[in-house]
Amino acid sequence: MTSTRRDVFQAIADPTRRQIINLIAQQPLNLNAIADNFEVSRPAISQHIKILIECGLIDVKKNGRERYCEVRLEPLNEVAQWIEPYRKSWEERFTKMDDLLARLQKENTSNDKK
Amino acid sequence: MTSTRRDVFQAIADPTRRQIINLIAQQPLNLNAIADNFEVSRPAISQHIKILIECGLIDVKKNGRERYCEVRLEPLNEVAQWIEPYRKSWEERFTKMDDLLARLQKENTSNDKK
DNA sequence: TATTTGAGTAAGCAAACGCTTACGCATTAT
DNA sequence: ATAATGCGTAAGCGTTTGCTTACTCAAATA
Repeated sequence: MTSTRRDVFQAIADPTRRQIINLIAQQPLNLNAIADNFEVSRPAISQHIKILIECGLIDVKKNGRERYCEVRLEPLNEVAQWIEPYRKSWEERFTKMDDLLARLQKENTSNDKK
Repeated sequence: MTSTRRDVFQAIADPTRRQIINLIAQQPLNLNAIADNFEVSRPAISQHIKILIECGLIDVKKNGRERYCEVRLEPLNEVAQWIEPYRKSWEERFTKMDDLLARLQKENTSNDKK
């Protein structure tokens, strides 16, 4: 049901967008309040937020003419799942890769070329 | 010594680069062997690999005229650390065990004082 | 009612991206 | 010595990104 049209990896690639997420993870804010925290213009922030909405990282609650932006972290799960198998291997340098490899082989079936 | 000039978030934003990492995480491969797994041209893969090298995700071992690309996962730590604080909150949202998790969370944070 | 405020969006633009082909240059093979 | 191989990189090109200013409109305020 999570309709994530836009790639979340690409959404969080921009440092400003990550900061927006950091910001509203603490509390929902309306657009102008968010924009006040950055040096770029309000429309620029509006466009960033649009992207974050499109990939499901932000949910907007309308209140009169204000739009409160609330963070929705579930899409980050895709990123976490991609990193997860690798995590142990960089945390424990001399760990054997058996576990990792087993998991990767499952993932890699989606890696075939057309 | 991890010189990470290039932003790792931006490096993994490209799906082809993520696939390259998936691929050589299993075993180091030379450039042509990597390129065989993709439909884009060899130079395109070469450019992707250059980016991955620049952000420290790939290490190259020269062997004659071949360059074996080996994955280096440490830079992913930056991504994992950014996601980590959010992880619990989206996992909580999916369960009805908020209270229990909150307690477990406290126990965990008392373990690592980082 | 008239004005201010919050916010979406269009248009335009420079820079970055991702890809291609073409070339160059070692290293290996014949 | 000559040819083939592995690979890096330059040049060019269309697309995408991130930003700006300018406009619009609805909601709140005077």
